[in-house]
Formats: sequence, structure tokens, C-alpha cells
Amino acid sequence: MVIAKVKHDCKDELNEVDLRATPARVALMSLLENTDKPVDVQTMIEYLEKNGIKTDPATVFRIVNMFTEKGLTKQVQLQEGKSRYELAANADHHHLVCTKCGDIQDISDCNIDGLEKDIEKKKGFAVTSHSLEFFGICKSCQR
Amino acid sequence: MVIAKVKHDCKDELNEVDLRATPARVALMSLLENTDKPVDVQTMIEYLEKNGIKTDPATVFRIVNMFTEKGLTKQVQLQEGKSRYELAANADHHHLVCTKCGDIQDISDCNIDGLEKDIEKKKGFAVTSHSLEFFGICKSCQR
DNA sequence: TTGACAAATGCAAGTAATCCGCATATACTA
DNA sequence: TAGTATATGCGGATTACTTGCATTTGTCAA
Repeated sequence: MVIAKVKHDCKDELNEVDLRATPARVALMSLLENTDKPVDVQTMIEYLEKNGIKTDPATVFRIVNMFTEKGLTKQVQLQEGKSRYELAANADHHHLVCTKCGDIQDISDCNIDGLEKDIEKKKGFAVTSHSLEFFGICKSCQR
Repeated sequence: MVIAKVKHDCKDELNEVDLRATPARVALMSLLENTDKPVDVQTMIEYLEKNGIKTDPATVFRIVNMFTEKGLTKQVQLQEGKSRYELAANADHHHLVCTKCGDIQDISDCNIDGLEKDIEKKKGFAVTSHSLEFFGICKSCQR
């Protein structure tokens, strides 16, 4: 059943958005489904290599751009000078970033929607997305 | 009096944080004081050149890093793959970024503080800062 | 099953943002 | 005004990311 779960085959998600199910894409979808924080490209490359899938950075960048364009993933920037990616389906949350150890936790229940509506009304600005991240020191780094 | 205002001399701010008042630093402080949206390094370089102040990118990066370290400025990232900087004294607001024309507007009155307190209580995470940005289409780009 | 073709990939080269070391220049201070 | 710590300029390096092109590979129809 674990197998069944993993093998539920990310191919379906890929086919749904008209993307061919190549080994690298399937593996990356699976990585994203089994990771609880946004993943950077370096980590993706290492994951692929560890799983015997030959690749190079250009391809991985193309893949995540394509995923994001097709709405499978969401690009997240946490002031690191690089991007991370998470499944769009799981993206209804925000992040707590520990500036000491780099750990990333999710938080939900932010009530930003009200603020968005306000903005639309007051500024005539059509909000399509927002980013909200908190930076600080996590529990364990506080000793 | 305009002169007086501009010449109120950013040197004071610089001296207060133990930074020497070099031409580039003074000019950049003045740029930041007279710009209503966060400024990127490219713009700073062009500004300095336009004002006859010879410089190079490494120096400007060093200056903004120093400014930020000393608390004069705040670094802002708007998903552009580069940083912008604004005066820390004016930083009690967030941004509306138009993904069509690139225009940036400020918004204030966000009430995030309550959420921050929640996080500290629930997660034991000591929040030191947060970033909140909205992306969408501005009034004029909507036609 | 297979063959054709569009779609992906690998590689090499290129760009943009940012940083670092070191020698020189310069703002402040006595 | 000289002395010194601090800034700067320059060259080179790094990292994230992109692009062009030739080759490979999913997919789908026969």
C-alpha cells in the first residue's frame, strides 16, 4: 500500500496538464509530494542523481518552470537568493523561516483574504496572489 | 528651501550609525529619501552616474549591505530575482506589485501583528520580521 | 508492435546579481 | 595637516538561471 501510494503515479497529474511523463518529471512530482517544505533546485538535482536519473540543471529549471506554468507547483522565495517550489495543491499556507538553522515550517489559518478584498476595493488593484513569510528564530534554536 | 530639505544632509544619518559620509553614500541616502518605492541596485548605479559620482557595482552592493546591517535600510524582495532597498524608517508598510507593468505601490494598515503573536505562542517561534506582498494587476493595466 | 513526430533533454555557452581580495584612495580626527 | 582606519575600484569568482541547438525519447496512430 505504501507502494500503491507512491506509485499512484504522478503520471496522471502530468498527463492532465499535457506534459509527458519523463523519468525526471515523475521523480520530481514524487519528491514534491513527499516533502513537507518547498524544495530548491539543488535538492532536486541531488535527489535525481541519488535515484539514478541522469539530468542537468538546465533541465530541472525547465521542469519547474513548466510545472509552475501549468499550475502544478508554486514558486516560493524565502529571501535566500534562489527559488523553491511546492505543490500548488498544498500551497494554501505560509512559511516560518528560521534565520539561524534555515528550517522552514508551514503555517495556515492566516486570514489575508479580508485584506485582499480591501485592497481590491480601495486601490482597484486585482490581486492574483500574495506572499507572506515570517522570519525569526525557531524553538530549538532558542535553546 | 528645497535645497535646505535635500541638503538637510544625509551625513547626519550616516554619522549616527558610524558610517563615513562618502559621496556615494550621501547620494544614495538622498535617492532613497526621495523615492517612493524600493530601489534596486541597477537604478542606484544609474543615479550615481547621472550625478557624476563614479562607482562600480561591488561598491553599491557593499553600501546597501552596510546600510541594511546598520538598520538604515530594509531589503525587499519582490520575486524579481533581485533585491530592492527602502529606508527602514519608511518600511512600516507592504507592497502591491503589478505583474504587468511592474509598478509598485505601498499599502499600510495591514494587521499582521496579531498573527505574529499567535505564532510566537503556538509555535514557540520568535518572529523578527515578516514580508507580505501582493501581486496582481494594477488599476491602469486593467484598462 | 512499431514508426513518426512533437516534445524533452543534454550540453555548452551566456547573462545577471552578488560577493571577495587586495591595492589604492579618502573621510575623519587629533 | 598628517595619520589611520575605513571605503572604494578593479578584477575575478560564484551562483542562480536561461537559451540555442543537436540528439533522444514519450506518445499515439496505424
